[in-house]
Amino acid sequence: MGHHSCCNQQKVKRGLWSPEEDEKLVQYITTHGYGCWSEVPQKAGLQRCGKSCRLRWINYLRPDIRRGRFTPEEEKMIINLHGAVGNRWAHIASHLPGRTDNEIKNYWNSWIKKKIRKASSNNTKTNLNQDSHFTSPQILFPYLNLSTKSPPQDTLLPLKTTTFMFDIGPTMTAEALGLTSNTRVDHILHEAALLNQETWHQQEMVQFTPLMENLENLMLPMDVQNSAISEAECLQQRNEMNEWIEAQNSFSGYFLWEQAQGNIGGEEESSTLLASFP
DNA sequence: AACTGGGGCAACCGCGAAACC
DNA sequence: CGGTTTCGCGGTTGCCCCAGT
Repeated sequence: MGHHSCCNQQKVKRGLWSPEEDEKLVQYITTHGYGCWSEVPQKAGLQRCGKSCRLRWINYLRPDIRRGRFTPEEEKMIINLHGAVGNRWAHIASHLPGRTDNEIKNYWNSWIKKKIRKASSNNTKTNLNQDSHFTSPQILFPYLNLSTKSPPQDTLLPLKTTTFMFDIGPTMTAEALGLTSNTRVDHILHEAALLNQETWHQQEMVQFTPLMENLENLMLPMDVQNSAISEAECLQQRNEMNEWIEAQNSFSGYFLWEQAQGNIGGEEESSTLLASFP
């Protein structure tokens, strides 16, 4: 049989959950927990597939879920993280306690739609700097051009931070990095993503730059060992990777900004733009 | 009152990864 | 190991509501 067959039994119910079903699931999970989702429906007395139960619990019933509109801070966090990592909803959600990937994904999709609609309805192209969500292309342009090697003047999220976030995982403590604070790295990154760009640059020198340097030093021997190359080669590769990521990030941010302004819209334009991008 | 089109959102589907045996 | 099952993610669908007609 096909191995994705959890939902093809006759009796399995689908669609929206009734309050009674919710009650059964909550009752079961709170007393027994969930070991194996595929066993949950039977044990809880539900005509659902395990996958559906899991989804319902994760996205709606679990006790630590957070409801209601996104706060401005959360919104900013989402925008910044999305600018840095793209559609990695689960990752973005992991930085927003109580929010689910689904919720963030839905929010983002309707948010984009709204932005684009709004932009195409007023084609005046005035008040370009009104929208603080996006970095202006005037600032991003020189940085878009890979021939300029100068550090970014303005970013949505410090790019090296983003890179390392995935390399080391969130559980490493700042203490392990030689910082006195006991804060976890992901908390520091959380703070970093909330800062506006001006504040970031103020903070950067005192707090984040040392952190990043420590991370680099910490990662280097591991990288060298893992890939069996020289330290110089490793540094070279790392620089290239950072450069590529910076370019990617600024491009997507720029593209989004242009799109929101209504300057570009259709698929043709985007593919043309992409093609012209090194 | 009936229709309809769009928005918001919950849920589904397929796939790749991870876990299990 | 290899085969099978389960999990988790991200794209997508489809349902419900509501405003406009």
